[in-house]
Amino acid sequence: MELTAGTAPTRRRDQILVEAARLFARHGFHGTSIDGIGAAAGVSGPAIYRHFPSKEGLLAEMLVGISEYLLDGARTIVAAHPDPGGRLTALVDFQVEFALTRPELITVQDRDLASLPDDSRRRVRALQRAYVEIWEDAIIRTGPPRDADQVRTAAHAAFGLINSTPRSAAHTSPEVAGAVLASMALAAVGA
Amino acid sequence: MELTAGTAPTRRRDQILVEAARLFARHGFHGTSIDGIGAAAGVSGPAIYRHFPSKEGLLAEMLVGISEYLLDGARTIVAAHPDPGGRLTALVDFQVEFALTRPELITVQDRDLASLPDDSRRRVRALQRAYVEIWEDAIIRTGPPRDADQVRTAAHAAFGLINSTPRSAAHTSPEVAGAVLASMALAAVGA
DNA sequence: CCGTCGTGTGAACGCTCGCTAACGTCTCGT
DNA sequence: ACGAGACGTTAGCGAGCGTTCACACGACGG
Repeated sequence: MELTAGTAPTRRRDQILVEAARLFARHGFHGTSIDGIGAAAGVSGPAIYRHFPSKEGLLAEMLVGISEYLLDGARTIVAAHPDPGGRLTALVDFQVEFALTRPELITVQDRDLASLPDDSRRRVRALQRAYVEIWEDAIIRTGPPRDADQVRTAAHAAFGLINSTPRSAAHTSPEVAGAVLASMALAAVGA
Repeated sequence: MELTAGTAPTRRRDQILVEAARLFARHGFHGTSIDGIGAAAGVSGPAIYRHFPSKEGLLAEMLVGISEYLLDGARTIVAAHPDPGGRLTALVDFQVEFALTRPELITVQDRDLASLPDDSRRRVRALQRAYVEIWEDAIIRTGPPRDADQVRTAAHAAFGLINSTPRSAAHTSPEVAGAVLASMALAAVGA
């Protein structure tokens, strides 16, 4: 699962995806125009339709790609870390790394999900649910016993904490921010 | 600072604000039409312009109102709690209460800030900055010494954690969610 | 009783947007 | 050498949007 793939013939395509993510994060899906995306990617307007079937299709590919990347990463971590403590730490580090590296994708994912067509939205939700379940399982195996609602709330709270990056890390070094977020997240889910 | 005021002559106005918040939270500012807001509020389309100067003006009043409400609440807490521990706990409880009570406002505030006209956006940002500074000050006075960047990141992370409510608390009782979020937030900022 | 004001209406204007159409050009495999 | 296909362009369409306009109607102070 390569999120930044780039063999020669797909360079323009990837560029469009990157610029679209930046613009969606800044202005929202409905606040971004096809012409704007094209201009940012160095082509003009309708050239986008040579690479994507529609504006919604572009968003769909972006969000499905993110969800698959995250779920894949989480599954790899589960396989590599049988011990609960190490697994949870690795999950936290993985999410922190992603949030610090691609903050625009974090923003778009939880802001413009509702703009997806029904089938893509269901697909993304299913992937997200699987991802959350891995977290919930890791949280249950660590720390004090809690009921399902508490664990669910804790998992989402941890995501919210880590994903606060786009609002705060603009002027902070990634190393400092990453260390702070990781230790805060672990302290929070251990409470 | 009354967020849900409602003397007789302003009832329609408040209803419009409430419905607009719901729709903005669901579809985003640019994804919501004036006609849609009117329909949700029981009037049709252009009647909105009897109460607000423009769609942007409506959003501005909403976001400025939220920021003022929060800052006012935080200042009251500061005055009432000179001791660092009690103050931080009260700030956390206040934010948790707000996030659980009005999740749509949380969503709109950090999603559609960029859609504000320049002057309102500056005003909201100034109010938010003052609010964050109160949190930073309370965090500094509690727990281990940290530098400015760490405290800034910690404050935003705490907001992200608490404000995760709109994504998780839909099917959980407010009491359970509130308790979990408050204890997680305190554990996180103490890390 | 009446003029004014607050609040509503439907019609229309002007603009922007997503998308399609028609056409040009460069790259290649045969 | 040349036809095909990938990729780009500009022009234009139809729809939806925010906003304004002209008008209607009930409440109410003089």
